[in-house]
Amino acid sequence: MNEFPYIDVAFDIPINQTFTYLKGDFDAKTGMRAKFPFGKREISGYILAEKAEAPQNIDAAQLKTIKKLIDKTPVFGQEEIDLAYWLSDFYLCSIGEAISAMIPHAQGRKKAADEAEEEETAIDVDDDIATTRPEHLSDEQQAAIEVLCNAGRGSPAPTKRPDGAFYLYGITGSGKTEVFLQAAERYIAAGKTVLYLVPEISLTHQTEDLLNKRFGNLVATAHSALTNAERMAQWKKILSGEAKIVAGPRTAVFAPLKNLGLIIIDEEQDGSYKSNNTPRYHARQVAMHRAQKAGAVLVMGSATPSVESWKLMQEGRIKCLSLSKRLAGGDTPQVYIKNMLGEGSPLSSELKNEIIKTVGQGKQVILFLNRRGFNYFYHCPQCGYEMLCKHCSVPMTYHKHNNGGGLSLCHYCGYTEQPPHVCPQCGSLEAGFTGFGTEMIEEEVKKSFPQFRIGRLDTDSVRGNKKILKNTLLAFKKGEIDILLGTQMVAKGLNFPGVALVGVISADTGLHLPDFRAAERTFGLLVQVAGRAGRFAKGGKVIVQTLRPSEPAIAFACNLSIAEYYSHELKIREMQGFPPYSRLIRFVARSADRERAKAAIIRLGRLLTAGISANAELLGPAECPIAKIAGNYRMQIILRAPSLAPIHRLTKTALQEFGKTKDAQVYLEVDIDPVNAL
DNA sequence: AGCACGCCGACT
DNA sequence: GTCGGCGTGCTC
Repeated sequence: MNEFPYIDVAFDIPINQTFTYLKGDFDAKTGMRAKFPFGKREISGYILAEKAEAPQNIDAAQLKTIKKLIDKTPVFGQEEIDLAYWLSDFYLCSIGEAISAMIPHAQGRKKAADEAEEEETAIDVDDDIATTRPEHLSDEQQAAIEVLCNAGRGSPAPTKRPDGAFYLYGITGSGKTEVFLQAAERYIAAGKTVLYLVPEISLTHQTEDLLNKRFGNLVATAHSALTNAERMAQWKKILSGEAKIVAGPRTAVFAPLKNLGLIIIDEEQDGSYKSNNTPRYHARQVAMHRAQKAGAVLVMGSATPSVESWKLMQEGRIKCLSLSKRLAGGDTPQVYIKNMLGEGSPLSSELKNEIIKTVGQGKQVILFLNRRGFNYFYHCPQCGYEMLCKHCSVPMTYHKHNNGGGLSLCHYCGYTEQPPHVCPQCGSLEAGFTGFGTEMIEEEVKKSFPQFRIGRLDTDSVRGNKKILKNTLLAFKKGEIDILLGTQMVAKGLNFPGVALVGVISADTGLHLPDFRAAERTFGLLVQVAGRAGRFAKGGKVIVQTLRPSEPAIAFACNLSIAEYYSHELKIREMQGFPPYSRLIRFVARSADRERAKAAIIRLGRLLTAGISANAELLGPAECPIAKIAGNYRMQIILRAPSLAPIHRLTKTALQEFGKTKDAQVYLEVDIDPVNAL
């Protein structure tokens, strides 16, 4: 007879509880997945525990038995289960949703044929990474490696280790990757394992190839092009201890590595580390938790850290390791700011002249639009005035009103007002709601330069056919395109040697988003553009067009005044009470029925208000900046407090109460530490 | 999340 | 008279 005939099972459903089943004749173990009869259906579940006795509160006769085992051996252990419970508690999802997000899914959808082809033909544009181990390291690199490799030594297995977190801060080309790789090598040599997190798009084959070359069969990778079966194969390789280093995007943070010694987070500020569906975890947060549990060293790296991390560095809570030298040489490009006030065309004559000159010399041009301006904002083309909410200091956006007229709306607090007909600052009649996109710019460029060959790359032009991306970049590399126009994704092309001019069409478009992180993102992007542009031939130029040349995010980025920008931005955040000076929890009620969404968010708002503590506050309810997505109307509330604990507790109790009478046609999203509020 | 049960409107 | 809407409740 089995000593433990009962098992606790979690399902990927939004109910935060486990269910007890009987093993029956199956050799079921904790950590296996299996099929179970559940109500009138049959679903797969995760075995989280084996029990000697049935729970008291349920009639033993009602217990059902496993239908069929999925795994022959366990695919997760107690460490993964503990992490799932932590994830469930912190991000307020069910235990089943948590464990399900961590472990590769059982049934794999087949890999599409065209997808496979894309994979083969990944574009080799990133020469950032040396594939061979360099002979010499700079003193700074060497010092950084020493610090990283000695941080863990000699300290007893601790629960909290303030000396365990580091930031490798250095410009592009300063050799961060090499520091990561050599530190990883030494951890592995010492019998430890390494987790190497990279942003979603950057895990190209180059990164993978590089790691394979350096670490051979010790490496397991997990990028989005893998099928579930392939993913599970990698997972098992990690579980067995065969893989000593795991590289991958945010999901890789759950890799079941034992003996974790080092966690690397490359491009720490990247938004893809935050999940956009339940559980809405941040890989950086999970990594910190894992590092602390395992007594591992955590090192993040970037040329443009997140504002949060910068503050932690200043406070000494993360130790900064700085790489200040550009190894391969190369010039810092000349960056010119072009004030666009009063300019009729989106292309200034300065930029046009420079384009003609550059192409005339047989060189190439990249025109960069930092974001699709899908939001209409109130703005004055004469003086540059922009209307901000008097309560939140975020841009007011256009909002169509029922009776035909338009209103200015703040998406943080819901404040509305009648938009002025003339500019409140200079009295110009030109003021109003405007916004513009890539298509319009393309028209303009084509009209201005009919004699040049023009390529365009953005999410719209590439959607559904990634071959276009590859072909366009390849054509550009071969010199078959003179001017490449695009959004973020052309940033990669900045390394092409033929490029001698980069034009940023409108540096301030991203700033108009009703999001307190808008400036930070714009800054990071511009620094990246200016920084990378410096790698092309001598005499490279960058022209940054803007309506707000004195906007700190733009001015500081163009001067590469990094520290100055962060101290400025931190002051603003402190004044406005936004992170890192506060923590946020965001709630979104979405429904096909607008009134239902509204009713739900109002009811939730009342529950939250009822239990709110003195230093916490509730922003909203208000319509989300993107008021309707895929037919669902969206209403939001943001909870804000100096620290997370009180609002986290409040959220838990309010959600419990909220769940008692739930409208099934409204879905409630809960987002701890949201990174965007759209 | 599914899925069934159950109670009110407009239809062959 | 039935078919089918969706509000409510449960799933070991």
